[in-house]
Formats: sequence, C-alpha cells, structure tokens
Amino acid sequence: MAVTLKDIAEKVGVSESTVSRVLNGIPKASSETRERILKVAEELGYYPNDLARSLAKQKTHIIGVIITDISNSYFASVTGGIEEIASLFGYSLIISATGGNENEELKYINILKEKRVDGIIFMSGRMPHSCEQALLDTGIPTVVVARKVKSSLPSIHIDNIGESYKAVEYLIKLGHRRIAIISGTFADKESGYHRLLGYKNALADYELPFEEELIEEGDFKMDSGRRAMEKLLKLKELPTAVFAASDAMAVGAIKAIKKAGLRVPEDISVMGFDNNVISQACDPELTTIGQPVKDLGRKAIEMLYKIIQGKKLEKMAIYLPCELIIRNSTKSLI
Amino acid sequence: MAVTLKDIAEKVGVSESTVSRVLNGIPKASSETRERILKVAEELGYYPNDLARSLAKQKTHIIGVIITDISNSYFASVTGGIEEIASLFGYSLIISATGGNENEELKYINILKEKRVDGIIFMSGRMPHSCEQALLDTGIPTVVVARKVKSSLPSIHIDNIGESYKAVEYLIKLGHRRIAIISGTFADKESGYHRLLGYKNALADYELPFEEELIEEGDFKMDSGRRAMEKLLKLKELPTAVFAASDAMAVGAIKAIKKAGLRVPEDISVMGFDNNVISQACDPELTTIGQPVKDLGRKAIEMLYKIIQGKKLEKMAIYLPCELIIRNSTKSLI
DNA sequence: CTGAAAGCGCTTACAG
DNA sequence: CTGAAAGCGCTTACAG
Repeated sequence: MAVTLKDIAEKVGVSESTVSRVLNGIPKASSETRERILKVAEELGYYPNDLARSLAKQKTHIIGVIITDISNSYFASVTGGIEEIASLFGYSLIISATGGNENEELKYINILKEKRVDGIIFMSGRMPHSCEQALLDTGIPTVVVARKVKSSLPSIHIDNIGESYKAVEYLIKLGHRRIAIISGTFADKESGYHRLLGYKNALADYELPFEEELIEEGDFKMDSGRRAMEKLLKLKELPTAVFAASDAMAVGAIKAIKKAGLRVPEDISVMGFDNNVISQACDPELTTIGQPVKDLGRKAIEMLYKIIQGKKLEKMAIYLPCELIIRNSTKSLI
Repeated sequence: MAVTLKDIAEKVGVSESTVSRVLNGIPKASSETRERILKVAEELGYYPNDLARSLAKQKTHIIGVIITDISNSYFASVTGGIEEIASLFGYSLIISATGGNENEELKYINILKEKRVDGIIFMSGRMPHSCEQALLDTGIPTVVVARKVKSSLPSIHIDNIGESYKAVEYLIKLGHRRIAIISGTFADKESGYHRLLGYKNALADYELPFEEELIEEGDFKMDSGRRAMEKLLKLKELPTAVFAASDAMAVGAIKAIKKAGLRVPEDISVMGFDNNVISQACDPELTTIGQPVKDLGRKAIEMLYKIIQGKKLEKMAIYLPCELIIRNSTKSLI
C-alpha cells in the first residue's frame, strides 16, 4: 500500500536501481530522468522504508540506551544530553528502563542486539559481571556511563572520590571541624562508597579525626536523609556541618534540622551533591556539587560515535569535572 | 558474520522454512529435527534479525514517542508510564525530543514514518495544525497526550479547567476571599489559559469579584513565579492566598513571600499544581493538585495498543482525574 | 549514465 | 510435517 521504489520506477519507466540512486543523490550529472523521478516521487508521496534500507546497509542509525528509570531526574538529564547530540548525528534512540533489575538489563541487551542497533549506551545503578559480558558479546559499540568496568568497554564518569573530597574540603576551609556525612548505600560502589571515601580522605589530609558516629548510610532519597539526620541530632556533640551524598538527602536533612528547632546554616551547615532541581527549591538553597549530567550524556554519545566510525578513542575512561556551587546552606565559622 | 537461519538450515540439513517455523514454535508435533534445530541454534548462538522479521511481517514492535524535552520531569514521568506498559506489551520505544519546535516535530514524525513504527504517542507544549495533519497523514495509529485535537485523533487529558477550579474552590472553602493566580502562559491553551479559566469559574460560582490586579502571567518556571509574586506583593491590599498553575511557580512565589518578610501560610497561603518532586522539597511543603503523570502515560499506550489491535476505542478523549493533595502551604482562615 | 541481478535475513501461502 | 518459491523494500557491485 505504501509507495515503493518499484512504483516510481514503473511510472517513470526506469529501473529501481536508477530511482534508488537518484533519490540518494548518487549520480553526478543530472539527467532529465532525474527530474522526472524526483517529481513522480513527490507526486506519489514516496518516503523510504528505513527497515529495508537498514537491512540492506547493515546499519540502523539507532542507538540503544539502557537506563534504570526514565522518570529519575539524573537518568532523564543524561539521556537528554544523549538525545541532543544523537539527533545531530542523525541517530534515533531506543530507550529501555530496567528498574535496575539484572534480568531486565540482560533482556534489553538482547532486544537491542536483535534490533541491530548501531551502538549501546549503558547506565545502571550497578554493573553486574553478566551485563558487562553480555554487552561485550553483542559485538556492538558500547559506552558505559558512571560505572567502573573491568573489561575493555569504554566509559565515562565523574570522579566521585575527588568531588566528594572537594565538598568536604570546602566545609573544612569554612572552619568546620566536626563534619558528618550522610552517605549513599555503601553497596553502590561509585556514588555510595566512593563518596564516603572522599570524605575520609579529606578528613585525613586535614588531620581531622574520623569518627564512626558521624557516618550515616542513606539510599540517596529524601526520607533517608531525614532519618539519618534525626539520628545525628541525637549525638551528644552535634556536627557543625553535614555533607549529604545527594541533594535529596540534603533536603531531608534540612527538614529534620528545622523540625528540631535548629537553623540552616546558622546552627548546622548542609551540603548536597548533584545540583538537581530540588537544590534550588528548598530553603535555604543548597550549596552542592554540580554534576555535569547533560555533558555526561553528550560525551557518551560522542565517544560512541567515534567507535562506530571506526576511530580510536584516546581514552577508554573519561572523567568529567563537577562544579562546586555555593549557595545558602553553608556558613563560615571563621 | 552473524548467524542466520540459513546457517542453521545447512548444518541441520533442512530448509530455512522449517528452521523458521521451529524457532517460532509453529509446528505442533515435535519431530526429532525440532530438537536438532534448537540445539544447533543454541550452539551457533543464533538470535533473530528483527529488521528482517519486521520487514517481512510489516510490523516493528516499536512505538515512537515525541516529546518536548526528556529532562523535563513532566515528560519524563509520562514517558516512564508509557515505558512501563510498552515493555509488558513487548514494544520498544523510540523517543525523540523536539524542544517544542514545530519543524523538529514534523521532522520526527517523518522519521517515525520511515522507521515504520507501529504507533506514535505525541506530546508537546502545543498542537500545531501542521503536526496534527502530519500525524493523520502517516496512517499510523496515534495517541495525543494532553493536547486538544481538532481531528479524529484519540487523546488523553486532565481536565485543566475543572482541576484548577478544584484548587481555587479549596482555597475558598478555607475562607479565602482575595485569591491571586499566577497563571502559565496564556498562549498555552490547556495548561495556561484553561487553568486561568477554572480560577475565573470558581470565583464566579462563589460570587467573588474577579480583579485584574490579582492575575499574573508566568511561564510555569520558578523564576517567573518569583517575579509574579513580587508584583503581587506591591498591591495595596494583599491577597490572602495565591494559586500558582505549577509547583515550580508556587515555589518561586513562596521564596518571594519569605524574602518580603512574610510567612507561608500564616500570612499568605500558596497552592501549586503538578505534585512533582519539588513540591515536597520546599518549605513549607506544597498543597497542590496531583497530576496522574504515570497514568497518563500508561493509559496513552493502552489506548494505542487497542488501536493497533484493530479494536474500537470506547472514547476518543479520555480524562484522568487529579488529586487534591493537602500539605502545609495553605491555611484556613475560618 | 543505467539495468539486471544478487543480496540483506526473515515469513508465509502453496504444494506435496 | 516439510520444501521451494516468492515476497518484504531497499542497496550495490558488475556489466554495458
């Protein structure tokens, strides 16, 4: 029912090959038939069947993106960055959400394989060995976002240890000596454990004591920040500053502090991590570490594009810098 | 290089047809060859080429989703709902962001057409006639989200007039008589103009005077809410309550009020619309109208699925109810 | 510059 | 139950 090359060819009285070439702008000299073909194609309302073309050319111009959850602002923003550049390169995006479930991840890797996508960008809360192997086995160019890989897969990151160090260092330079941390799940190596590590490193470098009671584990979400802060508020000696490994937890912490009748930052300074939309919605607005979310996406697709083009990557792992964003939730003691 | 049906057929010594049937579970009686085929397919690491299959079967199991911006929480959430159900139905999603640009929208409609997607879900800030016509012309099953359509395209909505009415009515019942509105752009018929209309209707029904000076136009974003509120704060007689047509503007308004040295809700009540993540991050937490964002997505794909299945839709336009969510930014005067 | 032909990898009536 | 053949709609060497 849809118009095909054949229809055009018959109507014009040439071969399909010729029509194909003309429509793809292959022949140099523009013959008369050229005009006719273009005209008839227009009249008939022809548009190419990308499926057939993809099958013949062995490339789909589709990139598969695997994420945990589309409605999560982190993934949404990274994906936004991917989309922006992909569109420039003429790629469409198939986006699949796995809920962080390993079986779902494997399932989607398989679907992308069957759909013959030209490349894959993989993001997830974790990087199970099975997924890494499955990605490798596809033979499809792949870039991993924000997860350490053991194999030769290229990846893009932020330096969680260093950026967390930067945050804590900032608090120290403000004169804080008793700094608590509300960490993400330790099980999450990068965003959880590594940010805790940065905290430890900073304390060590500045010769501050490391105290167990100042460490709380959250799950990155607001409620866990609130609960963690409630515990910290029971300490005999309160911290003067709290570094939360996510903005959401920082906001939760602020709520708990206010509820206890204390003020931020007058009584306790609070610092976040992410710089997502809630960091400016809360009161006071959060001092935080700004993740280059869009850029993570942009760079990921750029790396992927290079691989697809058959070019060599200069670096197999790229680290993007974060930005220290100073707002009103932290105060100098000096 | 990839394994094909032919490779399996040769190795087993049967025809491609047979391999195809066995792999698709077509033949009833399970012959011995069946076992062999399955075994060889496994050994060779065969997986089907979905491109070839799609071309032959004339369906792709791909749904195209056109949105304004992936990183916008509204679109991200609706898309999350779509993804959830699409995945159950065995559909993959091609997601394209247009930035609300009409030419981009037309471009992506065309790409989806060429990619032979089985269905399209269209969301945007507006619904230009050209897009509606283009969607119609594709001949592909389509569902429109949150935009009124003039043609026969099926669509899904919330009742902006009614929900806005509900919000204002709540304030009135709290005893407020002087209620301001920070509206979205009037140019946006549904989320802008219609919410303003709901406000007017409520005032009229409760016989409250409609005063021009209590109306401010914003753009749904936080800053515009702040600026609008600053103007309202210059009024000789202040409103006792403000209804903002988005949570972001409501938060902006709260910031302006606090900055002016007044309190929310003690001096001025503030109400939002959306119930997105910032409504719980701000202080006080927002009373708001909760949009069923995930459900909008879920219902959209369900409608689409019915159309694809060739079933009749009972209704061409479905309206999903919102929920009045009472938190701490509004206070009773009674 | 253009056509005939093979190929991309599947599916599916139609015979047998 | 199974095979040969045509078809899905393109692309692309290879001749001419």
